[in-house]
Amino acid sequence: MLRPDTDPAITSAAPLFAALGDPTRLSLVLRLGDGQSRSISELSDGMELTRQGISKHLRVLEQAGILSSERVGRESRFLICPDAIEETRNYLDRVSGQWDRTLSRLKTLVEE
Amino acid sequence: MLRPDTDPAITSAAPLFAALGDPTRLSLVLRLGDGQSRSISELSDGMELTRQGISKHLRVLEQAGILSSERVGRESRFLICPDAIEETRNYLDRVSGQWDRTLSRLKTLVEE
DNA sequence: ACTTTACGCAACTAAATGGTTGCGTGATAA
DNA sequence: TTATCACGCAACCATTTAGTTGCGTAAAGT
Repeated sequence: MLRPDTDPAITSAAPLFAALGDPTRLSLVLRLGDGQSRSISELSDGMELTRQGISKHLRVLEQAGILSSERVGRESRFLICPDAIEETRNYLDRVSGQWDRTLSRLKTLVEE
Repeated sequence: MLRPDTDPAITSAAPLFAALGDPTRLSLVLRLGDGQSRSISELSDGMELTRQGISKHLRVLEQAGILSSERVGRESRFLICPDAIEETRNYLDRVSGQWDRTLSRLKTLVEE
């Protein structure tokens, strides 16, 4: 039996997906996808939410292991963690099963 | 500017991630990962939740496009949609940026 | 020294979510 | 035909979540 609260693949993958499952957070991750670090006010600039709202979302992403933060001077700068994304991809591989893994591998090669 | 509510990549990907971001739902998807169809009571058998609880989660997954359902006789049978998983993987590729895409492609080839 | 900037903390509100129970109904089995 | 099985619908409750505002503080600029 495949229990949700015992299987390690589930308990570690679900928080990752949940963190990415919000439009604002996904947008933040997309913006940090270039690998450069940005401050909170820099990230909340142009957004419709408050700085505090953005800050909350950033902390959620940090706790999920998707971002890391560092306090430099008077500002907190955030940076993407590549490993988390790779990890999520691996879970997707397991979710989709064997057939899909090989299928996508073929697709990737063909598209070259 | 990268707005959460306008960018199509965000508005279509976030619901997918959100649907996968629950342990129970992720467990259900994992169980249906073999491509076979199962009824609701079959899927709720052995789980700790009520049949109604499981049913709700299944509808969430269906609305996200991850599962499809069909009424046969007195039971509703659910089946995984391969395209949704593939789509999610593509979003992950965009999230992680160019560098990661090439990196994972290399890894895949090396692991053969 | 004073002002501004960038932030964290805490309290609060509104809405979404996860879960339950009870009941009604159509399909299958006896 | 009568019982049972699988399900959908609706109401309901508790918890979490998304978001705000107000305030205090340390760092940077003037």
